[in-house]
Formats: sequence, structure tokens, C-alpha cells
Amino acid sequence: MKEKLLKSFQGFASFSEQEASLIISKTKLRNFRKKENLLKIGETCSAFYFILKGAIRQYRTTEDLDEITLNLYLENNWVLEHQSFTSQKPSTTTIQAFEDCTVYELDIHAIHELIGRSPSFFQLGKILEQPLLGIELYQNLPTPEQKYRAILTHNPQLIQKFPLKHIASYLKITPETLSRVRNKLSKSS
Amino acid sequence: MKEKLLKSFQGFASFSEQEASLIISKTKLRNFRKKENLLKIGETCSAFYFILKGAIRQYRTTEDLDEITLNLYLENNWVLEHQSFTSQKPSTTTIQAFEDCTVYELDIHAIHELIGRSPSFFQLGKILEQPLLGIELYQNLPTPEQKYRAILTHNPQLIQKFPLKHIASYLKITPETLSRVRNKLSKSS
DNA sequence: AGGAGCACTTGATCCAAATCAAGAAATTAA
DNA sequence: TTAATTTCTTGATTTGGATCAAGTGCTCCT
Repeated sequence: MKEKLLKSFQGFASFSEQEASLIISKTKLRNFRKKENLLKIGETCSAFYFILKGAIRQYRTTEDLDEITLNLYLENNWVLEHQSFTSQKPSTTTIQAFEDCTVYELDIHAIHELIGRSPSFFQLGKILEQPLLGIELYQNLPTPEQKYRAILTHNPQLIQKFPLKHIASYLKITPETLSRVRNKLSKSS
Repeated sequence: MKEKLLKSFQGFASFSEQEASLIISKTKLRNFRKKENLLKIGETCSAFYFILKGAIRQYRTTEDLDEITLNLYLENNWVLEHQSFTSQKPSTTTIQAFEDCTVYELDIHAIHELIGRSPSFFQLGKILEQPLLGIELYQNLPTPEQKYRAILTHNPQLIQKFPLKHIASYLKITPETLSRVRNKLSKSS
């Protein structure tokens, strides 16, 4: 049941078996229904979530009620609002279940408690970086085609799971442009 | 002599006087000549630098030998290559003195030693975030005018110190566009 | 099953910024 | 101080992606 979580830790940290099972004992299993919010605007992010099953979208709402997709998450990924968590101030973004989800929750009290026991748990801080990785990878590329190619290379499941409009927003291009890029690439291959 | 460094710590951390002076005792004062590199491509970033005097530019070189300016730093700022430092792998960017510089260097061994003495030195980790702040602030804005206004508001000294082409590259626009934006704004004010 | 909204595609038009180009001004080097 | 180089400005042209618009096909209701 918890081997996916263990595997994730092994990917970015070096915990002993005891340490890992101590962390895991602090996690709570939670379920969210499609469209249910893990974090609402104005709430302070007080936990890390690890997606066991499901998919999650994080977005910001503009004055004219458009939603800008900030991040898309699939299974075996860590989810949190970096800004809100590190500052412990209210979030300006929403984290929402895109489909029914099962997640592990590791809350800030548990984290502090662990760090109190042993400094090696400071490695948990690396989880903070996880959600930022994709953004770096895709959004800063100069052309829509490069962005789409990058996401195809590094995270093709994203494209299968989420509708084009969310992918487009995440890549900071319009759905029309993404549609054309995708069309062009499928022909040239 | 070291009160600038003290002031910087007070800005983002809460160290006791003893702790602060312990950190400071671990720093080395170093000088770099104009165009001298603090970090070269391929080297691993193994220290934080605090600029006492001077200005520093960080850039990446593309295949066709263009330099893309990634960050610009003035006095009283922390400089490092985040990616290389946190992963302890070779940097793909260059950090170079834009003019003669005097800096404090706090190397990774000193940092580890401090953290070994007291967990409160984990607050030093916040230095890692410092260089990323400006990038968030300017580069993600949608129009050249907004980028230029933002930099005018938050860091006008940058514009005075660095030539237009470096500012333009940092903002990811062309020098021509920046010249026109600046010209337009100076007329409308 | 039928209908109301979504999701996606495709085409036409527009526009902001990039590119290309050339000259003026400032800085650096000899 | 002059020559050489770099920096900056200004104009003309091009272009990639946004926007506008219309039509088709899904999906999810009840």
C-alpha cells in the first residue's frame, strides 16, 4: 500500500527504513471527490499531499474570472502551494481534484515533530521543490512547439489525462495554438 | 564592516547576536576583478556570496554564442547558482563580476558545520531563495512595458548600473523593444 | 434518446514584438 | 586625440501567436 510513497522518498532523499516508516506513520490517507478543493483561495497551505490515485489541478482566478492553470499533477507526485506553505500566509491559488483522488497527507505539525526528532528529516524540505520542476521545464521555452515537445517528452501522461484547454493554459498559450501545433506534429511524424 | 551582512540576515531570518556573529566568523572576504568569474560553466557552486561592493551578472551561453542574462545582482544581495548548489552538480551558467567586487563568501562546509551545531542555522537555507525573487517578479509579466515598469519600481538601480542590452536579455525582450518602451515612458511622465 | 453545454478544430484577421538595417552617441583602446 | 568598438536609438518590414468567428463533434445530463 505505501510502497509508492517509499519509492518517492528514495527518489529525492536518503532516509533509513526506520525513518521512512516513521514518516509514513504520520501520514493520513484522504479521499477527495472530483472538483473538491484540497486548498481554497485564502486558506493557508499546511500540508504536503502525495497522490496515490487521481489527478489534481492548481489554478489562479483572474479579475475577469478566467482560470489560469498553474500546475497539473498526476499519480506519485507531491502537491502543495509553495508560496503559501513556506510563508504560512493565505494562498492566492486553488488546488482542486480534477478527478476522484486518494492522497497521503503529511501536515506541517507532523513535519515539525519529525524534524524535532532528527535533523535528517530536514530532507523533507526537498518536497517543496517538486511542484516547481515542471514549470521550469516547460513554461520558459520560447515557442509553443518547443513547449509541447517538452511536455510530450517529459510527461506525456499529462496530455492524455487533461483536456487541451488546461494544457494550453499551463503552457501559457491559447487552445487554438496548441491545437495547431499538435496537428502539425502529428502530420510530420 | 560587517553590519551590512547583519542587516541582510535580519531581513529574512531571526538569528541571535551570537548566532549571527558565529556565521560571520565563518565568512571569508574576497575580491573579484571586473570580468573575473565567481563560477564557471562546469564548476559546482559550493558557496553563497554576499556582495559588499560591486555588481555581478549571471548568464548562460547558447550554441550560437549568444549570452542570455539570467540574473543581475547589486550590493547587499546574495548570489549563487541555485540548481548547482542544491544538487551539487556542475553549473550550466556563469557568474561573473560585472565590475570590481568585494564579497563575503560562506562555503558549503561552513554551512554544514553551522547546521551541525544548531538547527537554527537551517534558516540559512532561505538564502537559496533570494536570487529567484527577481526572476518571478519581472520575467513572468506579459508585456515588455509591464516588465520595465516592475523593474523600475522594485529595482531601479539595476537600470542605472547595467547596460540596456543586459537588462533587455534579463527581461527576455530585445534591446530595441526596451529602448522604445523606455522612450515612451519617459515622454508620458 | 434528446438536447445543452463543452471541447476541439479550422480559417481569417490583427497586432505587438522580433528582425533587419543604418546612423548617432558614448566608451574604450591605442 | 583619434580610431575602433560597443551601445543606443529610430525607422521599415516581417511574423508568430492572439483574437475573432463559425462549425463539428463530444459528453454528460435527466
